[in-house]
Amino acid sequence: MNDPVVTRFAPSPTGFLHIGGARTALFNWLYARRYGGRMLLRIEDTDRERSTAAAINAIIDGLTWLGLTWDGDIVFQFSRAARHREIAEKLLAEGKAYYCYASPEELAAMREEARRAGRSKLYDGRWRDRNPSETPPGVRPVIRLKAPLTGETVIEDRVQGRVVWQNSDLDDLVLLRSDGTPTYMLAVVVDDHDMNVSHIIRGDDHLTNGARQKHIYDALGWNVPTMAHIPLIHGPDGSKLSKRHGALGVDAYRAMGYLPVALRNYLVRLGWSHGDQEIFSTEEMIAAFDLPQIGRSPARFDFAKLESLNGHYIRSTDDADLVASLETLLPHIAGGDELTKVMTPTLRSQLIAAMPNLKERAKTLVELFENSKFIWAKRPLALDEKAKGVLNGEARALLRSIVPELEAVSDWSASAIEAAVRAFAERSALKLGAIAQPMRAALTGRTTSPPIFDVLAVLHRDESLARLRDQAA
RNA sequence: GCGCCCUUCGUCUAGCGGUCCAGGACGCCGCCCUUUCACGGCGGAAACAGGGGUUCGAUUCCCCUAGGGCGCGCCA
Repeated sequence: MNDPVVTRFAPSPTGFLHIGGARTALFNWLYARRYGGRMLLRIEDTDRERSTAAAINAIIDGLTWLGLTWDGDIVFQFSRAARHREIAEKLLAEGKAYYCYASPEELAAMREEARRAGRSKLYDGRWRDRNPSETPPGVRPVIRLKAPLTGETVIEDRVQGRVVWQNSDLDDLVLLRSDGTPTYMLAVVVDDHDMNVSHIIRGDDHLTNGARQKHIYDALGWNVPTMAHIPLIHGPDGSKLSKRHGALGVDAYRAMGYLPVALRNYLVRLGWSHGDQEIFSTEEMIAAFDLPQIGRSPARFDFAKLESLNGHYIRSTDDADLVASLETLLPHIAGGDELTKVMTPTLRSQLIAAMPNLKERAKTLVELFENSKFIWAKRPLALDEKAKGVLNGEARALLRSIVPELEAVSDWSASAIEAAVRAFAERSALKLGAIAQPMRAALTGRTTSPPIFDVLAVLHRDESLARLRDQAA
């Protein structure tokens, strides 16, 4: 009675695993786990021009990092081309599909004409019932489905509700290209059927495709899987998610220092909710996840909230585990290898000992890494090029506007700066840290406030660093 | 252009006809804690797109308008 739940994640390997794809995978994964089913992974690589091995690796790597494991072997769609072709020919033999000899120019003209006439049906079905004797010589035809001409096509979508199309608005889609390879439309239907997929959970950019795919299911006499078209993720301004916004590969999120658990938590709350709950352990997520609670409106991507969640998980992660995560991340972040090079068991335990203090002020692992430098950085610290650079020109003026005593400083040596700052602190009865903070902010433009020893590092005060290091260790 | 979908605080959302002068979270502002930053605690500003219906009663149901998104390939 209850068929086993089988979901699938079916990305095309033409780029990295972006954030929207990651969420689709997460929903499929959660749904399968929730109902004791399986999530399959199918790589839709029928576009030979654009599919790359690098993209396949990025997808696998991304899913693995996020902890979204799939069941069974990966299915490569291209390898099933013979089966797809077989189905197309079966449809042809049954009179449910036909050869179409229309040329690209003809098709373009047809589209233009349809648009002008305000019709949404772009292909007019001109070869649908033509006599085979009329076939032009030397033209390799495509195979098109004979879609229903009248009536309506209905999809009972688990997220979108009942969606209805007039068949007069839908045209005869291509099943098999003139070179004999299957189109996406044919391939998905055949594969989902053959893989016993019970629930198709995908982005709602596929909603219209769903209607046309239903035509194929119907022609074949196959049951249509349950569909759930989830809204897309938009950029902060409501437009399509662009690279600038966060449409990055999940590897970029890893490099920015986000924890998989935080990204999962952030993603699951984008479009889905469970009352007022914000924080979900993986187990809670699985137990609570279901389709009816998915909203229908698109969500905007918000880095601030992701960061907040990430900070939460960093704080609640065990110290040793946190250091382990940091070490794993090292190869992926700029300058990470410096720490890798000097890592020893002693340093590792020093880092672990410092975590209770450090993790409270880091939103990302990268910040954690930066803020841990005082423990392991080579001494005496040299002002690096970047620090030297920011201390020039404008920055000096800025700093002088904060600390008037700096007016008297001409050589900008660390000791001179320190003396000036101390004098200012004394005169104004301000705490040293209260001064150092805005100074540092002025120097780096960073909005998040680093601890005082970070400022001191910039100012090259080696002995304080050593003391702080000892305190931490 | 045609088709389909969407519209609650800045953002993610709760709300499934009366419990809502609308709740939570992030962000923002203020206070407390604190020899810095952060964490934590307390408090605050902040939304039902507009217009018609239906109903005793609409944030919740229907229609229209406006705005946004997606689709319309021998791409997936």
